[in-house]
Amino acid sequence: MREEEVEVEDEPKCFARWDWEEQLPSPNELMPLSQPLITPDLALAFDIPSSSSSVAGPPPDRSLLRQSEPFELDREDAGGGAGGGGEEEPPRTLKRPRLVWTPQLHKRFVDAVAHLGIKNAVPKTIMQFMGVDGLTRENVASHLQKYRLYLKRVQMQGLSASSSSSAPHPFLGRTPVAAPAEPCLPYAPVAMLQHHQKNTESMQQQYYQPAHLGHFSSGGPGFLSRTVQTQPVVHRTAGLAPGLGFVPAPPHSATPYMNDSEWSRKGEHGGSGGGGARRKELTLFPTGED
DNA sequence: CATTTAATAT
DNA sequence: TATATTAAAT
Repeated sequence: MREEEVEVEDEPKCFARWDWEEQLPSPNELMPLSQPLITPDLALAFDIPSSSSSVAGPPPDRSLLRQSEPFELDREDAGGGAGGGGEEEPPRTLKRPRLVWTPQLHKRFVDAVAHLGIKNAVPKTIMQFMGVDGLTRENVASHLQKYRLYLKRVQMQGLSASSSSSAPHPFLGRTPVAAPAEPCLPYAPVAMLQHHQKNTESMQQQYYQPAHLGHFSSGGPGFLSRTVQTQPVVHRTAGLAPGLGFVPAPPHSATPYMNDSEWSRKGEHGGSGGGGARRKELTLFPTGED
């Protein structure tokens, strides 16, 4: 009897539940993905490195992580996925395919961070809050690291020249802190307020690699647009974090999601032209607007 | 043990 | 490039 690792229900029952419908792509927006032939784990099973046998790892129960998950993870088949062979229960002892942080998934992440507050915005909590099946703590940790670097960079920019005139960053150059996102949390409601620079950021596009970049050695790019595969419906009453007991209370006044820019910009290069005009990765995903 | 961070690997 | 993995420090 494995109990879910989420055991924070006795805690503040005042977490917010934001509108998933906001981000969940409409059924009609989803592109016709043709991928789920076999479970990603299974595909991975054939791609395992001969040595490095880690057959003693703790089985990450990805199956019961979330039941009413409005989200379904998409993995890229790292290997050619020969196919054939037993397929049933995916061996969780093997490495899984890389997680593709689709905008929808990322939005969940950002929302989670924004709503949890700095204090609770740690990998495990975020992972639980997101309630995405298959998401691991490491997935979140890795993404969180990158996300923090992004924020840091943006903050530095805002710090550089801000003040009044050319304030490139509306939220950074100010003290927005729209409102106590956490009217609850008796003990630490100010968690976010202190570092109110940890939310309301966002970024879009530049996620999954378009075909032209295809750097997958084996097989080649054949699955570049299967990007978003979220359940078209059923978000309502999804009850994101069943274990956490987050109840409705979306004061998400602070989660504007502006098109700031990509957050994974390398350094600045070539200033000659003047400018900014960075290449915009094609926005394959149906997130044209939201 | 979990988190953070840097470095490194894929 | 994006993400994963690891090591070391906390």
